[in-house]
Amino acid sequence: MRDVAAAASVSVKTVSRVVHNYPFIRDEVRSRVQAEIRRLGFRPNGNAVGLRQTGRPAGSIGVLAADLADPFYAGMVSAIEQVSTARSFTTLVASSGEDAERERTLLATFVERRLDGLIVVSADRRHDHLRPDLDVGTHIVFADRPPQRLPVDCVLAAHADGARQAVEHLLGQGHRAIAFVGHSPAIHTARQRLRGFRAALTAAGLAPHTVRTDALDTEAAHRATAELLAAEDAPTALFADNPRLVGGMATAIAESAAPRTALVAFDDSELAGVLGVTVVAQDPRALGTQAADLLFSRLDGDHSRPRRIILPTTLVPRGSGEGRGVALRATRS
Amino acid sequence: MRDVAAAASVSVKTVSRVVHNYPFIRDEVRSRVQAEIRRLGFRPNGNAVGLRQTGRPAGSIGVLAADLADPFYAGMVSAIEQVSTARSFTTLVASSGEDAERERTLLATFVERRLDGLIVVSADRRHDHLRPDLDVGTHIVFADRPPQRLPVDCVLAAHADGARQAVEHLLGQGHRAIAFVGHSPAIHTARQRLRGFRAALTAAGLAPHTVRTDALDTEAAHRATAELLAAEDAPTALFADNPRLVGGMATAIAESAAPRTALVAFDDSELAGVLGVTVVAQDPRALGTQAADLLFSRLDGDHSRPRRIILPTTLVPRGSGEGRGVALRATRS
DNA sequence: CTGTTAGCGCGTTCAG
DNA sequence: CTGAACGCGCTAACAG
Repeated sequence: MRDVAAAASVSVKTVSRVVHNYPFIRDEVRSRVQAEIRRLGFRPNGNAVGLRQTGRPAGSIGVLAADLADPFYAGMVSAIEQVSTARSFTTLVASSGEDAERERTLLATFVERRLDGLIVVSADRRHDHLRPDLDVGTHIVFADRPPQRLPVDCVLAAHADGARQAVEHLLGQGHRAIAFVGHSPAIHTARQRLRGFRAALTAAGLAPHTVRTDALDTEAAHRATAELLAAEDAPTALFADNPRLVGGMATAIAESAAPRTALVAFDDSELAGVLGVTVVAQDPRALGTQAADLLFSRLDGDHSRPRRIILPTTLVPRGSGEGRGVALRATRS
Repeated sequence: MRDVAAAASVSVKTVSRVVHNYPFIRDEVRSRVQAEIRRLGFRPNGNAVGLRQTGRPAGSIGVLAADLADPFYAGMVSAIEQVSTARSFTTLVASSGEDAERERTLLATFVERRLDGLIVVSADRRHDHLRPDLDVGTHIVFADRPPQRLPVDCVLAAHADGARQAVEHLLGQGHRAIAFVGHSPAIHTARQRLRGFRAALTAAGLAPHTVRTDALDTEAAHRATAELLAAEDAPTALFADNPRLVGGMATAIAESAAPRTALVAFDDSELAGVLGVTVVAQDPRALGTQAADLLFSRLDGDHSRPRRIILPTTLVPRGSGEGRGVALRATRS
């Protein structure tokens, strides 16, 4: 900026005024400065601006996702970006890869860079360390997974309720031998789904046929499903804990001796649509939109008590949960 | 920091030293300062640090993706993050949503925040405006799409060559009536694929059966495919320009009177794997890794001429391109 | 081992 | 309409 000022024979302050479109500047001076700005390739230093302007928002929010490669979070982030862009805010995204330590590092970076607000999908089990940051004025909203002992807003889907919905749908079709295929419930949301699954069966006076929590990926799910269906006393219906298991489970069902075994999965996906797999869908974009709206209402000065928003899930029947088996289906209209 | 210094009765510089683990400090003083840091919830102000330490890297790179919701870019970003994390760098991601203006805004934000380097999947047709930023010392690597008139590194997949590979595979199976289904080639990579498609047919003394560039999404592709296959003179093989069309096209083929019509798609996807669709695969993670390696070599002081790395594509036969049609297949081992 | 001085690049305040 | 001086929070260089 000094250089530009010198080159245009004005003071730094005048350059600053030109950059900020301050109106009362002679056109001749303005254009001379602008020319030098272009010629020298000057860019205002965001660090210096952020340092000088304490209090005023910097115009950027941060999103910490657990896993960017997961289409669910990708959709959520995309919705957040949309809200944020509409407000002329920049959205910076980082992902922890489900690693709590990396999450803490990244959150620290966000806070240190003094972003105006954060939306967090946390892979951590504790959040006390964020308490000081709240006081510094960083607004935080938790999405998809609740905060532990931290008074902040959060937006969640009704996981337990969604699993219950799936089981009740299968019960309504007459199924009594219903198995759960998923992974070890270390993560809060997975725990909720398993809880809802069990609760719905208990309420009907039944017990789970099987609960398999060793299906970490689609191939493990394929094996688990094949084993279940090959057994003497095979289940007549399967509940897939998450959308990453659908491919393996659907294929295993199609290859088995019981290709009409019912399948309902938690969370929608392109694959489920094409294969005609019935799902209990959350709306990732709604999750993101709500979280962003909540964050911006805080940035706008809403100081009310932390809110917790629970979004309902929707059962989408496509055939696999209604006795028509798994197969290639026409695209949804 | 002033507050911490006052509370611990030391100078600010001593606090700074404690924060940075400067070794020569009395343990008693160190722990006293640390206690006050915790008590007051102090966080170093990254803006101030970045402002003072010019020259030294700030430890963060930026990634501008065209569309975060696209699994291809999600995988690429994930690979970049992995390289970056291994170097103890923070990765900040933003996405332009294929909007050139938003891309420019976001890049400006990155540059202003003085990130150490950028990896860009550009939706813009011009990049001259970045030239000044290069001089400021921001290192830029283009990924997936080449820069226009900007002397920077870039990593690309062999799009034209990949399309050629697909066509030759189909020619090898005896197909002569091969149709292209895709979208309008506004984007560089799509243009390259169409070019490779035409070139391969021309080289064999053939012309495309049809070139449809109106398939913007999976449903449009479903319609286009259905129309093609219902015609008197239907093609015997289809080339899908991108992985988002696979669901619609596979379903249309399965529903048609010619369910064994061959299908080869550009880019791999989970869906293609499960449906047994033959693809010409690029490796998004390799793209990210190479781009990140290139960027970090620049940060390490490599001043050689800009490089252009072209990554080869791989033909993955799964049945749909080899006369076995489209159907549910076992998961890949 | 610790404190003092100066200044990173910019915006704010107050004078011209 | 424009400029000079000051300070944001922190660290490099130099003293003690």
